[in-house]
Amino acid sequence: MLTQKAKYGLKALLMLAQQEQGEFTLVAEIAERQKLPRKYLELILLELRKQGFLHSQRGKHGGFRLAKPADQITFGQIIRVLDGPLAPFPCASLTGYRKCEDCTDEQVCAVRKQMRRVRDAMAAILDSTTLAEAAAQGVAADPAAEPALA
Amino acid sequence: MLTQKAKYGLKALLMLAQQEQGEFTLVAEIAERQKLPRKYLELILLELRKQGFLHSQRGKHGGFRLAKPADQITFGQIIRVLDGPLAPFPCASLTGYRKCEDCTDEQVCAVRKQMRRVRDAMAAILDSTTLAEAAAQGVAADPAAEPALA
DNA sequence: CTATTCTCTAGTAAATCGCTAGGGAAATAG
DNA sequence: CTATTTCCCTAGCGATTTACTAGAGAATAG
Repeated sequence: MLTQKAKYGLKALLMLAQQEQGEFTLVAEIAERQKLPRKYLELILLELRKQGFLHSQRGKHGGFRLAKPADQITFGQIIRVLDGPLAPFPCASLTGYRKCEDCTDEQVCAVRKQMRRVRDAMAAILDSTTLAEAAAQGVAADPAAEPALA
Repeated sequence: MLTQKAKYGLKALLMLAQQEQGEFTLVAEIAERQKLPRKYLELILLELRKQGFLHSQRGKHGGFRLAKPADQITFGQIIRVLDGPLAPFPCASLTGYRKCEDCTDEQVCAVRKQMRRVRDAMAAILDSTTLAEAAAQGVAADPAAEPALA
């Protein structure tokens, strides 16, 4: 399960991906339009800026904008920055590998093997989905195409 | 990220899947062989029993065994019991759906759309992988086939 | 200089995780 | 019947993480 943090970050970036190239958007405006807690969002955007996804400017006419084209930022990158590795377990992670305390033979561990498969499937989607694509799809969606869940 | 609980549960069940049909195994033995904390494992097995995955017997010659054939128990079922829904966000879940507080239009939410794809990919793997398969693969694995991660 | 807006550090309440403790109840052995 | 084994069940608890809020500081525009 991802955290609110990652969700907020993704939502904010998607919104910025739909702005005019080079235009700055205020944190306050993002927070309001997306209904996100303003101060918390600030922290998140700061983090994304430090990781090179956002460019910011202070003072009047300041705000945030993407630091690179929306088709060069993937969901996977963002989630890893905000929530850490994608893999269900550390022992199945490429980017955040850590051995299990209790594992006697990792090469044979059936749990790890399956979790690697899951990780790979997640990564295949998340590392290939860019902000640009997602923004386009999200907006162009036909409401009737997807029935409500239960 | 899954919890230790789910990992412990999966490991224990996989071990039981490799026992003779109908034979009982002690919690203490599972804990020792898999290097898991005994008391915590008890809780987990209890939960799995209540959900119909395990059968147990008390007293001498007691212990736990699978309540159904190993090819009828999937990773997905187990993880849902121990850790809850698979989906990255509640709004993308089939089994544990909950609306996002901040979502204005769910039908258009690009984040949700992508998370549904991720959920579906995870479910496709986890709901089709049985204990029987995983146990067979885990044991038959060729150590040289999978290089160490970093 | 002043208003604006991001920047940064702290703090914090609540929830969750990953256990441990300990006694109770059922089954079996003798 | 008694003792032993083993699961059953409830409680609790320390550490960590989550999801924020507060508030002062620094840059920028006008």
